[in-house]
Amino acid sequence: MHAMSIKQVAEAANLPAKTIRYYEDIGLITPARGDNGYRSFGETDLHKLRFVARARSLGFSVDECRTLLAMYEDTDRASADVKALAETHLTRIDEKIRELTEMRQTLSHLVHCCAGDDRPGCPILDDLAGTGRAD
Amino acid sequence: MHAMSIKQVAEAANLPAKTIRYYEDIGLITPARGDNGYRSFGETDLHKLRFVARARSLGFSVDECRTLLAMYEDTDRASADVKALAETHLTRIDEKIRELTEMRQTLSHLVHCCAGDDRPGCPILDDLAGTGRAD
DNA sequence: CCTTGACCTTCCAGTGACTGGAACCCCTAT
DNA sequence: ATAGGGGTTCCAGTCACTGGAAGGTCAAGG
Repeated sequence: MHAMSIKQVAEAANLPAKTIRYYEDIGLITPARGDNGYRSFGETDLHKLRFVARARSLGFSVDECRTLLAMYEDTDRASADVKALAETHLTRIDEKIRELTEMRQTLSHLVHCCAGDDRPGCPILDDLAGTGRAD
Repeated sequence: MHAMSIKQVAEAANLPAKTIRYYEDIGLITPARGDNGYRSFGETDLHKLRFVARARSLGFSVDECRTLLAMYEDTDRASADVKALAETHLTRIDEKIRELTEMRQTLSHLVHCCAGDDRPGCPILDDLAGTGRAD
């Protein structure tokens, strides 16, 4: 009941099989092998994969996932360490949002200024070329 | 006055020299060469590089920059084409912002819930492990 | 028994947009 | 002659996969 093929665990963890093989390659998980050389995943493997999938979906890098997994396994570590990692990541996210919002601002202004008809004059290109008026 | 070395044009366009060589590699620009084999950049090259740098800073892919440059060069194209490209990109940016904001939301909630002291219990890890309460 | 098809395996190459480094050439000034 | 500060090429690495080729394994059907 708890020995899964890669396809089964992929479905259960909602990750592509390719990605799971990759995670083994880089040492995130170490599934057992059957007599035929096939990978055989247990509950612990599935648990880890789900953990990583969730952390990845929150934007943590694979390396940070490794650290988070290690922290999860080490029941003695201080919650402050986890919090610090998460806060660093939060700062990074904020920075990205800031950058994107700035891009969005500029670009949406330009799009607004562009007639979008069949004539050639285009304030978007003018801005990129540095010949645009601030308007 | 208008034949620049790679270092000079790099400074003028505010791009690393390495990046400029890369842009030549992929055919974005084709600077002339001097007798010694050194690249020799003219005003047009500088102009293009600045154009690309600006477009990149707005988040367009290098391939889109290629298209934008071609559109800029083609004085007959309709501004609607440019606008369409920009609008597609704008949608992409919005989508990214949405994703990041969602991550931010979840993560900041978790960080808030975490004591961040020297004790081991940590709602962040609990959430990743799927054992966390919704709280 | 043989084949078909769905699985599984490994390994290699490519993605995007650079970035770092090695090994080597060129030119000027001391 | 040598030191330095340019320049050149090419190769490898980043990140997190993803696609594909070549081939092994297994259960079911004819």
